[in-house]
Amino acid sequence: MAAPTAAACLKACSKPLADRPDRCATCAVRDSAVCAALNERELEDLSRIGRTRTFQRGETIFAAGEPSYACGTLVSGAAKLSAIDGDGVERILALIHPAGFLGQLFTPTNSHEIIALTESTMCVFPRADFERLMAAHPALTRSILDRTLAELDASRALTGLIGRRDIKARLAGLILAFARAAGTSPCGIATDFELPLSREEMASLIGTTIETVSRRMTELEQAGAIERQGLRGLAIRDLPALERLAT
Amino acid sequence: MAAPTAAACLKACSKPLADRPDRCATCAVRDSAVCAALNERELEDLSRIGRTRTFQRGETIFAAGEPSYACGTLVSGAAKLSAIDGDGVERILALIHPAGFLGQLFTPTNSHEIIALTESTMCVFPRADFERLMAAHPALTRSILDRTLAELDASRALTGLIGRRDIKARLAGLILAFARAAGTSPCGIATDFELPLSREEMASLIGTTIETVSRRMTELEQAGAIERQGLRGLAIRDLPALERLAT
DNA sequence: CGGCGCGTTGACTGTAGTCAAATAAAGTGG
DNA sequence: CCACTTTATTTGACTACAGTCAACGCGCCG
Repeated sequence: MAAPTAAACLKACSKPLADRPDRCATCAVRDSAVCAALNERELEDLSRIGRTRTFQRGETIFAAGEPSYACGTLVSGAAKLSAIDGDGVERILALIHPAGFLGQLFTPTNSHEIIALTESTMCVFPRADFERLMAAHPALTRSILDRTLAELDASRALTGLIGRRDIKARLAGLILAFARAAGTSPCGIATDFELPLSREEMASLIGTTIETVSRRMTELEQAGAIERQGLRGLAIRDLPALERLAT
Repeated sequence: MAAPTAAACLKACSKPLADRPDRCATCAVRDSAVCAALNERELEDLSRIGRTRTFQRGETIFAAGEPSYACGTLVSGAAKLSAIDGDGVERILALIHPAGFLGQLFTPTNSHEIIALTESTMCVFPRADFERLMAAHPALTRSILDRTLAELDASRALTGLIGRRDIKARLAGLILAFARAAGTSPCGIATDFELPLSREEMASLIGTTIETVSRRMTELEQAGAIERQGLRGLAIRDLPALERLAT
């Protein structure tokens, strides 16, 4: 019986939202996550079943094949959603940023691995309770729909990115996407930030090898578009050039 | 004023569903499209605002940038969803099969081109009316959510496909996807079918060139996995081999 | 018949993959 | 705190694969 065990584990390593004096008031993604569109009463219902939990970098949040007993919002940090193919090779299919929704609704098991890329906090709900709440509150269903549409958009943007023929363009596009995600304001773009992925993960995401990522990165640096700062640090030195290369 | 014109055009070239004696009873996608989960009354409300329309192969169903005034279900045929980049190069982001939902909800304009790949029929709704109906009938919202989740799944499957490093694997996977889509039963796979895409479109979808598609196709044929029959016809001769190559 | 669109094939070039080694960074145990 | 191991990243040399340019074949339509 994996599900009860997992549920028990969730209880053991998380804190109920309802215990926090501020509930959702100070939540970082209060205005952008699925709960943003809810009214007072709906939010109250949701917070009653919610718990918060932190995950360490590299920790598996949901495993593929495992019964899907929980879901929730990523509050801080970042996660990757990936499939492991027959040979044990990881293939990253999506990145999840704060306010993103984790977990699969309406299916008995999870079909992908979801793994924390950095230390992350998540607002977790038992899936059955969450689905009941969706049935009771149309606004919640609508919120989930909006979020799913956003994910679909992101997924298609990724399709566009990795469909490019030369790896340099894919890599430039990926770096721009990271810079956008690292930016504080919705439309702002960060110029100095940490890459959320290792070289291997970047390679898996854009469909190439570690070595090629490394080489093209060196080229981008020599062209003056970017500057590497340590292993994970990156600074954008010439944004227009980088955007041109991403075409 | 594009929207009223477009709406007028829709009226001019389509037939109201309500005029058909059978309404939705004989619809080919009655059990799988967004309307499948609706009860009698909801279906009645929906059919009152629906019209059917056919599109010729190559015809644009929705254009990118155009106001989004309509949406609906693809009843028969097939369509491609693509983005046109700065240089006018088409990049196919998704394929849409019967029962798929076309059009963007909740946004003022369409962000992608949707073009018929074969002669297709669509069940069209004015978007504003459709959204009103969604607000009134939670079951419809839930249906759209299910459909969107399915599209997200398909999009991620495509991401996995085109992320493969060698083009032969991508092509084999694409052919398998076509064979599955052409199969009559949900889990059945067709062995003889017509490719819905031209070489150029296949190349755009998997991120390569016409010539490479052609060459790898020749290799797959020489390996005995497939057999080309005319320009678009294809027969799968050795399914296990094809599946192995797709890994 | 001749042009046109689509697909295939050939020759060549350039880019990415593979194998291997060097280097840098991070963690481990004394 | 330092020497040592382990892991991540970069670089090099070589090979293989994909892209480019060009020619050819085929079916279709004027």
